Amino acid sequence: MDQLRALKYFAAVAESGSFTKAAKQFSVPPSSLSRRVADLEKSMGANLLKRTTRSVQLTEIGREYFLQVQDILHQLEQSNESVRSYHSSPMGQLRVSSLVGFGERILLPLLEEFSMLYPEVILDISLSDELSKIRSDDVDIAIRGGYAPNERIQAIRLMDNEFIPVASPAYLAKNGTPKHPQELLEHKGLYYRTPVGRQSWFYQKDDQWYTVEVPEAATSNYGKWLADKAVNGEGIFMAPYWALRDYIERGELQMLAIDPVLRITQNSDLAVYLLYQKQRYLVPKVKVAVDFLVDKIKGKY
Amino acid sequence: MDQLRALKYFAAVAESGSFTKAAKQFSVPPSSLSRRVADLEKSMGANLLKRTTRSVQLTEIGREYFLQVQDILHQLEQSNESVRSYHSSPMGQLRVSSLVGFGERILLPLLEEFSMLYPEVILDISLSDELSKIRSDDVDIAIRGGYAPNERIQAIRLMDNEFIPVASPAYLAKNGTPKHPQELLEHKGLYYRTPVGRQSWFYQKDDQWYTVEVPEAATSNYGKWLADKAVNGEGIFMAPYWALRDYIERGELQMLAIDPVLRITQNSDLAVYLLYQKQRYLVPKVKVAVDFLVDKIKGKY
DNA sequence: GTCTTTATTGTCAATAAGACATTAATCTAA
DNA sequence: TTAGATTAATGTCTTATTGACAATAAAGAC
Repeated sequence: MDQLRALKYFAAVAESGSFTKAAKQFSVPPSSLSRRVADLEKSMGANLLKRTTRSVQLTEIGREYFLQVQDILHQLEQSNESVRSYHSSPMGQLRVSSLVGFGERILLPLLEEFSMLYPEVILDISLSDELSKIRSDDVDIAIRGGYAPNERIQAIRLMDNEFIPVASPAYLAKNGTPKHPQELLEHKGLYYRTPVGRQSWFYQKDDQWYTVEVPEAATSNYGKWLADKAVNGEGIFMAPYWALRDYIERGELQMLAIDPVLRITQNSDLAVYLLYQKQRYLVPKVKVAVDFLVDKIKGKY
Repeated sequence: MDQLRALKYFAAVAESGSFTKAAKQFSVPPSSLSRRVADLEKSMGANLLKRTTRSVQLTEIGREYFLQVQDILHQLEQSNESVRSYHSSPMGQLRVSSLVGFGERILLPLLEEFSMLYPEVILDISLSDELSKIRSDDVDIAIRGGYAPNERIQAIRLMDNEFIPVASPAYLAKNGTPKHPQELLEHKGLYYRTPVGRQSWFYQKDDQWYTVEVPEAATSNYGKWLADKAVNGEGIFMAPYWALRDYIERGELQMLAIDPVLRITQNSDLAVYLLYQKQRYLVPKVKVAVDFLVDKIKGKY
């Protein structure tokens, strides 16, 4: 018995809920699927599908098996693609997902350059701050502010992601320069909104975390707008250094030396990570993109 | 082409480094393997093996593919076993790995009971404090003092694993009852040795961790011996509550109220976990054992 | 340099999968 | 309620793939 074929048939039937529909995907008669799936069930000694002549449903064990088989087929498909594309030059669609701010300021300009180098790689970029995990059919490369530890995912630390407080010189001249978190209560805050809500500001003292409820001047998930407001003297803004560097160098914003240090999370190790599936590193388009991005970003910010 | 068969052949050749040896495993002539592997390479458009008439070696891409294929075949085999054994009653070999102390005091007595209930399950127990990760061919159930987060592993928290300091009443009468970690410097310590070295004692004050260098009376990786020494009045001993409960109830040892609290790690959430591979929970022998152990242990200590 | 081991290739038989027609069951609609 | 349509299963024949066995070629050992 060609077990792999049987598994593909089974998975297709389970997915579509119909032998006829599944058969069309393979351009074979439904009877072929019927036989192969029956063979499979016989060799397993368990019914995977509940069939009536009109419909097909998974049994309990069938559902469990289907989930596992689906995953296995996926992995195999990816491994095969790696090998098949091994000798070819970088080409095809490359799906990249990135944090919005990072994408705007750093990634997209770099990818222009990348496209010149590898014109046959078609880029498909999605910017989002959502914590979408990179799954098989999701993206090839993801840039995130953290990483889920998973043995199949490779995470490369690209740069620090420490948030620093800034304000415009004019704002500080008018309202004074705060040196302690408590003084911030007299100021205005420009808040960043993440997918999980407004980002609070914290500081730590004597092993105890405190929230600083700075009166809100504005809240947005669009960093540039907040930065512009900060430049405009509308309040104090907290963002990663890499997002603020240009403003600071131009003198439009200046960093505040607040002690104890202000943070936006109680987790200390904030960083930007580049993530990819280990097994896809041998696919040329993935390899050149990972190498390119790491080379251009790591240690440069 | 029966790709799965080809993959199994390829994996066997890669593993044994020989078509002839691999062929024996399948009881088919070497020519069969040669053809299937050649088919595979052709369909992939890449050479997986470097062959001479005398030896076989993996190519770079072949090695990568082999590692992935090996893993995939392993997963598939496990899924199949789950389905195959779905309808059967619990039977066969069950490999259990446990922390030594926990195994001696809690697990083994319970497993006696388990064996009465399920006589057809053959137990294979290994006691070790090593952090051996549960891998596919390793064990069915593992009991550890922590868990590696991994999506394929299910971890059930069985009980607290807080270490508490104890000593015998006679010892305390003679040497005094310490109330602060610093006082311990005048006492004797019975140290537990883990696979990564002697376990140190810590305490925390003002967000700062301090090590307490209690003069060493003895060190061992065998908890019972240390407990006996403690009963014998030879020093202060730190061990998990569940390991000391009997001694304490018999009045042979008593708990020390030391403030700040003594710990054996700077990580606060110490617990004993039962680990198993999610996909193996449907195998009856695994399911009944997990359910049995969780039922008998969780919340009882 | 000969012998042995090992991978490959050729040919034929056995086996398994697919094509196609037919049957049985169930849902839909008149 | 009944006729029609859809869908899964089965029987039979054809085609393709795999394995068996013998022969060949190449590389290392003595």
